[in-house]
Amino acid sequence: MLENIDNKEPLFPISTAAKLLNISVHTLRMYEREGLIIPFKKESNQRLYSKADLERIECIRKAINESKISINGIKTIYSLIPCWSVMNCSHKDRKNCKAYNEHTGPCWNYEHPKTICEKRNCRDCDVYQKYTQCNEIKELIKSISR
Amino acid sequence: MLENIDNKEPLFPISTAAKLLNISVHTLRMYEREGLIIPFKKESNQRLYSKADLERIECIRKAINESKISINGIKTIYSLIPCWSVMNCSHKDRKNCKAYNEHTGPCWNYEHPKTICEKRNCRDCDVYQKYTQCNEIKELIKSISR
DNA sequence: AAAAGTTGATATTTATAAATATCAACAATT
DNA sequence: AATTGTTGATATTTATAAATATCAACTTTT
Repeated sequence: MLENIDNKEPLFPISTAAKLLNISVHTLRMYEREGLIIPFKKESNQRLYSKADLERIECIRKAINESKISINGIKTIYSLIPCWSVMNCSHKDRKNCKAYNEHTGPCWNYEHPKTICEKRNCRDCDVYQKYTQCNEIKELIKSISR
Repeated sequence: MLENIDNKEPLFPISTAAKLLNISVHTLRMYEREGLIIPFKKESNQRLYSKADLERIECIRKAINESKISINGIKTIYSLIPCWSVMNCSHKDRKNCKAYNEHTGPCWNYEHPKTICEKRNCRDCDVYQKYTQCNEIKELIKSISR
């Protein structure tokens, strides 16, 4: 039933997502406020979560509850993702980009004026979608290093 | 007085270090147990801290108390330091190296049999000495990326 | 040789991050 | 039109990480 649905389709309202994950609605909103997740939003501003979102959240929960990494720790780890390399953005973009130049949170928590990311939706970006776990981030760093 | 002493010379016993940092002796030993710091040890097993050690510890304290990154978070961040690039170790070394292949703690917390690091003292290594802060680590990742 | 400091190990305290609850205003569903 | 669910904001609870304390055995200092 849940097997053959599109991973990326935003289907579940917040209460369903909370039930499936066995956490409270408030916790989901907190993760969002901290910038760990970016749920889809309807025109009415209501959230919808995809299967991929749920998997992402499970992964974040493991980091917090099993690996004992604080939310600020996770944000800092995300800030180390070499997004510039994933997007292959220009030297000029990098100069303008807070994500490139700071290290307090993930790139998707910054505004991106005057960069290749300006009009893109971070929810649909590889940087957000593909590097949720620490091993994925480390493999990325390996792959871009000489 | 403290200005013109060698940064790297291990001079201060643990009680002096604790006083200078305004923390308890126990906390210093805890940071060591967690693998965040590697103090110098005398033949009698007693610890000595250098000025550089004190600066490193201050930096770790800021991460914990101001940036609210948990100790496990810091360990995970350190595990992302591309040590293989700093040491320029061989393909074979990398295959044998837990530091390269895992991501729970800094490279200096692993054994290094059959690698270039085998007989080196991690306390004296660039990886340990030069990449204490998050911005330093991010700059390193930038510098090795294409 | 006595005093002061260190060792590791275990137990306890405290500070606070993470999670939950409550609320009135608004949206969606039947 | 009534019920159910959502929104953000603020306040509260709880779980636990970080820090401290205690201990006997061992070193160093004077």
